Amino acid sequence: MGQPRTERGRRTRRAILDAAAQEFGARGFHATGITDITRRASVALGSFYTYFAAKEDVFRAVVADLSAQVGSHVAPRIAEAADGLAAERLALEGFLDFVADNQLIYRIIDESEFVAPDSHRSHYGSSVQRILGRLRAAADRGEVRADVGEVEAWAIMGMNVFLGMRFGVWDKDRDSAEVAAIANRILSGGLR
Amino acid sequence: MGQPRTERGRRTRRAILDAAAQEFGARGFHATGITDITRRASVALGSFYTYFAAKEDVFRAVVADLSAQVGSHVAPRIAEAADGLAAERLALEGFLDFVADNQLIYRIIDESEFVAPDSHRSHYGSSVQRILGRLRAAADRGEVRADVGEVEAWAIMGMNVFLGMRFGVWDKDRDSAEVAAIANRILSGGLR
Amino acid sequence: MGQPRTERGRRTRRAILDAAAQEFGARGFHATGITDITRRASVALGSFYTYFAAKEDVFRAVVADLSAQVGSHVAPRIAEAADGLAAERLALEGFLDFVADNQLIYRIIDESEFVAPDSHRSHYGSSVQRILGRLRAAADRGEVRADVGEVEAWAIMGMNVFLGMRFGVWDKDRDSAEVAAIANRILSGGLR
Amino acid sequence: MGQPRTERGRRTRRAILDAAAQEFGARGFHATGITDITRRASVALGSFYTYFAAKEDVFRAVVADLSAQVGSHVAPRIAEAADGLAAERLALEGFLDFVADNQLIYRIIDESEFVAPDSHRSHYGSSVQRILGRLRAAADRGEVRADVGEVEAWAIMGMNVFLGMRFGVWDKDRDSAEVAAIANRILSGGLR
DNA sequence: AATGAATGAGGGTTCATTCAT
DNA sequence: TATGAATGAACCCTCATTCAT
Repeated sequence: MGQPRTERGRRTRRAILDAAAQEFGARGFHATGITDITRRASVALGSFYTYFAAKEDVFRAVVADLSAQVGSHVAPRIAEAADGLAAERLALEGFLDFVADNQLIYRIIDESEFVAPDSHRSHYGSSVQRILGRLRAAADRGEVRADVGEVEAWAIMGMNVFLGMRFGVWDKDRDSAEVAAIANRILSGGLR
Repeated sequence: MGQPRTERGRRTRRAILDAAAQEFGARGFHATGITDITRRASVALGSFYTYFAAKEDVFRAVVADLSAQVGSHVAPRIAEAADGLAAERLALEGFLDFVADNQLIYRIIDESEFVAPDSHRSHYGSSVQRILGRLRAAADRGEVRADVGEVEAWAIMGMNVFLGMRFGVWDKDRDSAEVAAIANRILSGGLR
Repeated sequence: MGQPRTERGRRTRRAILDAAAQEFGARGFHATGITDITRRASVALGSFYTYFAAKEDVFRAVVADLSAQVGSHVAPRIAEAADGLAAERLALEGFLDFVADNQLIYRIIDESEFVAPDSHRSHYGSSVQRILGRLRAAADRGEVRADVGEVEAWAIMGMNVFLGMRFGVWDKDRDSAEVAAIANRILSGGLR
Repeated sequence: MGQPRTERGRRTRRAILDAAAQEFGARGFHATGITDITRRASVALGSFYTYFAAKEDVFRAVVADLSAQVGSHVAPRIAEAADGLAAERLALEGFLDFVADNQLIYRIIDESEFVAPDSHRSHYGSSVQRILGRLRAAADRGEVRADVGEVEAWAIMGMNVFLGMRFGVWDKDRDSAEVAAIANRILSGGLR
């Protein structure tokens, strides 16, 4: 089920996926009906089930899609960082920008906690792994304390997510670079 | 509407509210039916609507209740703190304990983002205000940087919430005091 | 059940009956709840059942009340009539005035066809009997054809009711005396 | 919304509409459940909402249907009339026959006053227009008084409807031609 | 006689999913 | 592959009526 064999099928599946992301972002999972999705995608209701076995399935696919997008939006910025702390600052800045540009859509990841907990864990789990990897590399280079671990990684992630919610979604009354700089001051002093 | 005029009414309302908290915590808002609530509360279906105008209404009432409970669980602990940083450590520790003891129930506050956004904002908004108040008092006493502000408060809140999710709900593989101590190390260095 | 023994009870019953008439007239039978009635009557919900066994019961009582009111509104006017045809003119005129003054309330009698068909039949049945009685008396006096009968009586009643609906309820764009005069012209020529 | 795109859909919609007319006629609007309608139509409950947005919607559609049926039942009879007065006689006779053959169903139009007042007005409004048109044509031909107008048209309509109720629905104890003839005598004398 | 809490059958509507074409 | 009609379990909420005080 699902992987299209023809080019036409590929396009249809993509249209449904994109439409689903828009609708879930705008109304949330429960308020979105399959017909909302197919209408926006300009396909017939029945076509939905050619590509997805259930409503939760598209949701999961959308979450995976988004999760990857966040990652690939942030990754190149980190690459330019001078050191580990700068990397965290740029990561947060990139994240704030992404969230601000995808406000509605970003809610999807949060909602997944209640719709598809496995997707939610997997998204945040792998995010934390990336942060942890960076922290340990920085520790190896002597830029931060040697004993940084999972707790620090989760703390950073929580900071980032809530700053994204407050300054990216609720009210964009502060510049993302400024917010990231302030948050980074905490880490500079706190992780060394 | 709904304020009981007799003692009996007061008891019934309370029974419904408690049952609702249990059910929402266990199944989530959407999967919980009014009948699940009234069955657990041992009252007739119709009695629900004597006290609440709609399913969303109990949900809001439950969130407000919980929000107050978290606050009053944490407050006395903070009172014993030697200084501002210790206060944050004890706050986090208290929060982690509360979350661990009310695992299922705590999800309700997060779900409110999608069910009753106003409740969600009001809960986190007032939490942040409390943190900010403590930080400023600490700044006045010279315990932390003079320019601490909203960004720091949101960062702390995010840390706490995610640490609560990870170490209070997902897996209680670490002692709350230990987690709180590690997190506090970040603030000790980071806020001074 | 129902007949109050005390003066206080008599007043309560009356308050409920009047409130019911208002509410049924404004919202119709089905859209009116017992609580709407008791609220308007300023009595407790339970008191309703002290005086009426069921919702349909008050409805019937209200219809009977109204039916009597229409009759006693029209009767004195007829008494002044010079002859049988003038009597019908005055009856229609009085009816149009009554309907115009009690627009909403009058609908109740029509709705009774679907709520309490027996009340409906009894109301229109007795109206027709009165008309028929007048016609026969007029026939005896040689004012109208000798063979007037039930068909004529029903025809007159239908005229009256529809003229009341159109010129009393829908739109009061014509004077009741004028409408009655025009209608009476039909009878003058038609019944002789 | 609801217009079927296939032949099968057209048949289903029709089946629901017919079943609704039967049920509404037999039990009235409020006592009829959607399931009564779909059961009689032999379709699934959900199919109802494929074609009608709400219970009131079918009701309106049924009224419109019936309104048209009455008209097309009466129209051909009128065509054969020798003059204006004969036309009214034949119209009434045709109407009485239709009502007698569709007793239960005809109540639907009356009930519409309380369920869908707009449908009610539109039905009786257009009936009156037809009567008025005929009267004026007759006046032009010198068959009736030159100044016949709306009041006369409403009076005729009221006569017809109540005679239909009494001699078509309540009790068919008189021949429709006979009743129509008696009523027509009133008009013959009354309108000239 | 009056009060208001308690009851639960019933009703309209939604919507994910299936199926025939 | 695509289409859209068909299905029916599920759910929220209303409200007439009963009952304990």
